[in-house]
Amino acid sequence: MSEDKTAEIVIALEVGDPALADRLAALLGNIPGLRLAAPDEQAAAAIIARDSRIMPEDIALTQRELDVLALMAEGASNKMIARQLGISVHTVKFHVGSLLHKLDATGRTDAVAHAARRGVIEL
Amino acid sequence: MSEDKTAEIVIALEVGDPALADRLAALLGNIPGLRLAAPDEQAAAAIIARDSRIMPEDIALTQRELDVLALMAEGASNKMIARQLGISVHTVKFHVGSLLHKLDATGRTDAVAHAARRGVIEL
DNA sequence: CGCGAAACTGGCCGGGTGGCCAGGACTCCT
DNA sequence: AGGAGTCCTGGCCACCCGGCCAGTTTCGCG
Repeated sequence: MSEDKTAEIVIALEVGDPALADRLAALLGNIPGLRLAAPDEQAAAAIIARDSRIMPEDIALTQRELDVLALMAEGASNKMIARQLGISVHTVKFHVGSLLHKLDATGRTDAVAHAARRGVIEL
Repeated sequence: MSEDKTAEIVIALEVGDPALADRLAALLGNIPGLRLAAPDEQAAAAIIARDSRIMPEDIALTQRELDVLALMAEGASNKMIARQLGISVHTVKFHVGSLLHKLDATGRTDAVAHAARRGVIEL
């Protein structure tokens, strides 16, 4: 991957709203060092509209649940999570239970998948 | 939500690569009519990196393993996977075992997380 | 035609998981 | 003071999971 420092940064414009797209195109169209991508061109980055994003509010998870969730995503067992967090396995299972309910998941794997899909955690 | 046509367009910068983020920030930092969003500010659009990297070659997974992996990512149990695929639970466990080994995972949750990270599956 | 890879199946078993019950401690808000 | 919410802990138990052993068939390749 050769990174030519002098090359233009190519940016794709993926905005559905024509008005916003036009304004952005006008603003970004003549900036030295930056170029808008051609229809099929591979871009270094893309501009996407934000308003189309769905994510009402991060599901109400407590801090402790987030801690447990993060470790679950690492594939840690309840025992490992307990050790890591300095709490008992029972407490971990309690939090996992809460997580399963709040994320509407059937198991820890499903919980991690749901959380990742909703952007609650980053894989 | 009043749409003031004369207002600045607020853009969030969500680029992992620090070098690219810096260059973009420098380029976009002083353009009239455009402003980069503050950390918690709601933006009209976002710039995201178009990761062309990563994904050397999909780890050699057989078709059946991919089938099992996909269902695992849905949170399905071995029993459910077996029913879905019309095979025995033992066979599912056999494939899961292969998956764990190939993905270097310690459990099914870890396997799904690894697979998602490597782009083998889409969450 | 052998030979390996892939797919499939079975039994067995230790340990992990999730659901249920119960309790106590703390902080914040009405 | 009385909740409500969060966090923590214990026991019990059915079930699931993953690893071990073993076997079968089918397929393509040399």
